[in-house]
Amino acid sequence: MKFTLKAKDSASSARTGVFTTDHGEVRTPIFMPVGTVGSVKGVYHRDLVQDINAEIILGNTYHLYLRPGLDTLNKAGGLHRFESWNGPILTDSGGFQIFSLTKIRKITEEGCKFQSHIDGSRHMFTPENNVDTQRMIGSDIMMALDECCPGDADERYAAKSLKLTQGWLERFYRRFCETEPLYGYDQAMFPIIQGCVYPELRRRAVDHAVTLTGDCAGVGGYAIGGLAVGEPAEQMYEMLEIVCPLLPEDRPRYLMGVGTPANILAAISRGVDMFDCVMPTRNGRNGMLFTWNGIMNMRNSKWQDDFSPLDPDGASFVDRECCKAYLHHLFIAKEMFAAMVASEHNLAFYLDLVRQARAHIEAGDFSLWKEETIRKVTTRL
RNA sequence: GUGCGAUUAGUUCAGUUGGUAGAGCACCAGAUUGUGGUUCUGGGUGUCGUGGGUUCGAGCCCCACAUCGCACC
Repeated sequence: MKFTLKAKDSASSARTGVFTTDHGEVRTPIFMPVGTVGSVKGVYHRDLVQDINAEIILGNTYHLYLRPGLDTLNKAGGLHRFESWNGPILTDSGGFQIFSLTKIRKITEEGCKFQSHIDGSRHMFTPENNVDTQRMIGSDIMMALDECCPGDADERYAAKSLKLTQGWLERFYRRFCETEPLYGYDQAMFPIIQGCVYPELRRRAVDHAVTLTGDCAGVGGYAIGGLAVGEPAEQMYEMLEIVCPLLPEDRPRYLMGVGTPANILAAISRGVDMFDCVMPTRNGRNGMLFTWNGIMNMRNSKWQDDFSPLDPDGASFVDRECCKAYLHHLFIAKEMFAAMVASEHNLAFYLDLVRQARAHIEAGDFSLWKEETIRKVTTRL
């Protein structure tokens, strides 16, 4: 994987670039739709490509490992062929899922034991078998196995957690270097910077990861994890201001799991290049729409008789073909089509947002545009 | 026609020895950040079928009427 820096904003740390994988190019800053179990819920690949303009999507190691399982994925020839997506795929390692949705888990230095949320069966992820698993899935970018520390953890716990993550990173990296891709195309890995909301821990985490992996061409970029997990947004921005300047300039930076449109613009201005978040799809499925004019809850009865288009300034065909009253009706009637329309719209909006951010960084007026846009998109309609 | 039962929130139903009403769902809002098609939080929206009576006080007791259901002529 190769990253080329293209333009830098003079008034902020925002930048544009492009990275290349064997499945295609990705322009940064970019938003990556989440396709946990091998599908971006409710959206055809055709629409992802032609309407939403997605350039890379996510899959999740935890979910895919449990179902359909490695055997099936391997027989299929990897996740790309299995789900018929020819663009780049990034897989999360599953560390976050073990933190967020498995209550029954035991984390040790060796790895993480957990029970399946599907059938209660017992499993263990180690850094080594996690590399093997992501090789089997065949993603273009694999994420290191980490422990996601809660946003309200005290410094002692956060330090202990970081030490564990660092040990896992060393082993993950070693295994990554020792093994080869299985399906004939290149795979990169991203270390994950943890350290909770503690500046010194964050600095230590960057130093450790960059010292360990900085010379390796296979390390495609660096991720910032453990943010947007309960701490105030301002604290998240502070951490970005500490971490980003310490990361190598010639590698993309990925802020995991973030976030709202405002979060994304704020992070871009602090030097972040990649984002993923369930918000446009999950919240979309539940009636929340992000538009250029603000945020709407389509379940609200105020839309009952509003026949104006969803988002007159929107990038998707649904923004013009579908009116607010109709989408409101679909949600109230619990039609699955409601979730599809909302997901299509929200993802198109997110991709449009980063596309416009790129254009304004390159035009040199990003900061002004960002302030104006944050004000617009955070309005409650 | 006769007998029995029912009638309380949008709906299905609770409601103690008589002290001006509650629950689920629905509805109305809010939350959701490396996805369990969710989950969580808050909100009661009522002429207790109608009209009388007893009582300090009636959703509850008495009478009449209305409507619905069941059974029997």
